[in-house]
Amino acid sequence: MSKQAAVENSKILKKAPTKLKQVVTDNTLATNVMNMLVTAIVKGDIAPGTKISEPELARAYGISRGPLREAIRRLEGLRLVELKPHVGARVVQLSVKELIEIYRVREALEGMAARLAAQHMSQQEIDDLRSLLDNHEKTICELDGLSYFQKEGDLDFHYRIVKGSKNAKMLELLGSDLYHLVRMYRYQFSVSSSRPKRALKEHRQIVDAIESRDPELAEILMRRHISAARINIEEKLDQ
Amino acid sequence: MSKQAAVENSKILKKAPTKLKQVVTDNTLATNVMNMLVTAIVKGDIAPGTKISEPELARAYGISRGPLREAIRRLEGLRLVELKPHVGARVVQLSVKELIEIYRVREALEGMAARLAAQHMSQQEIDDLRSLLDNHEKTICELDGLSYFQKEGDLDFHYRIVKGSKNAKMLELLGSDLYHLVRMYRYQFSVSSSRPKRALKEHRQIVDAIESRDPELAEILMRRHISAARINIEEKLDQ
DNA sequence: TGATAATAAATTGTCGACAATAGTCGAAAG
DNA sequence: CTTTCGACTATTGTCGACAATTTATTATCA
Repeated sequence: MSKQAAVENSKILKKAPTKLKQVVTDNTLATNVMNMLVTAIVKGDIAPGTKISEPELARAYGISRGPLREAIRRLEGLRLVELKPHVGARVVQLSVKELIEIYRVREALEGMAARLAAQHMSQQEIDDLRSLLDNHEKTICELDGLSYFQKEGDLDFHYRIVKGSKNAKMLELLGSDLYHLVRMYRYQFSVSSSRPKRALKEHRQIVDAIESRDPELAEILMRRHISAARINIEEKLDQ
Repeated sequence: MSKQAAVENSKILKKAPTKLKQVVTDNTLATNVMNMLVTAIVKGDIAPGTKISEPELARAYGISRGPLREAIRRLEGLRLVELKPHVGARVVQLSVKELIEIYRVREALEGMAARLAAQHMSQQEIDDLRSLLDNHEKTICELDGLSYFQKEGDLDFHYRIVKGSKNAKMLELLGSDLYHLVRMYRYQFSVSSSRPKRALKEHRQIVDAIESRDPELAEILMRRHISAARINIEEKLDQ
């Protein structure tokens, strides 16, 4: 039986998985399959709550269970799956409560990030940030609304601030732990931040504070910005 | 060759590893060995920077490389080892710079935790917290100084606040990502917080703010407390 | 018919062996 | 004597098979 034939109908994946050998992104099977699983989970190709069957996924990707299990253990570290001994892995299913918890964490962490960014961000980075926001504005006008903006653009803005803090630990925590979950949630509920123009304005204010090298203000504005988003979610999904 | 004989001289571990079958803590080998490795790394039984040889550790613990590799992948998630493909795992070696980064993160995160604790902590939890601090005070008087307090007691206090925030995500990030590293650092440099009485006083102030249900103040005090610790480190190890 | 217990099937956990890569040592050339 | 190339060794990466445990199915009994 050829590898080709092995990659067939899977009940876990909604789309056929990319053939692994073709993906020249990296070197080790476990890493590659992990990256593919991250994308699949975040985009919802593997539905939240799905039980991950090792034999099935191994067949689907055409690899053995060894590397697959290692990949799953790393997904656990990213909080994308939950592992029960002798039972198996399950894709996390975010509740509104958990999402709000994440926003509290973001409020604290990114507030600090904005503070540090006001101290450490280079002028070049600030300029790039401004042009990013200009692009956002165009996109908003063109689509007359809300589509693209929050999907990736919004997180892109936040990611750059965190990067600008020059605090590697913070980038680590937000980039590889929280943002995946936020993205996942957005795909899951196809969330419309509903206030793109308002958000854009707040983004500009934050950049202004950073450029003025005003750490205090930058932190306050960022916290307010994320807090508003949280409240927006709380109201919309009232729980 | 018996299992007994297999557990022999290891160049990685400074102490002989506990025999794995005896440890009735859990059910799966990978989990058990992971927990043992966490302890070994945090306490310095495996020195920072040490290369982790899979064959050697597998022999030392008397298990095969499969579960061991899974354990290592999870240690990577805890940021206790760094993994290079086709080369292997290495125990992290904290620099002062990284430690200070961690303290910035703690300042943000635990500040928020204190804020939330002021809202959500039960009176019972607050009372327990007070008696914990009373114990700390006794210990400080007895030892007339600094030994026990900062080793575990200090983190215990902070851990309870985070728990009191009732924010699971925050507990996750601090408990399983950052506190291990903080502990590791303390063992590594046998850090003496040098100001145990002062720290105790600050702890009491924080509890007061929480009991007064004053989130704003609780956050400010906690941030100041951690910030002071950071500055203390910066001065002592000037970098 | 419904609940419970025994049995069967499937999945996870573990192992040892082989393949692929990296690091090491030594020999040959400059 | 130093440097470079090549073979060798050791370690990591991957695989398939077996053992242990859970889950599903079936049979039995009230």
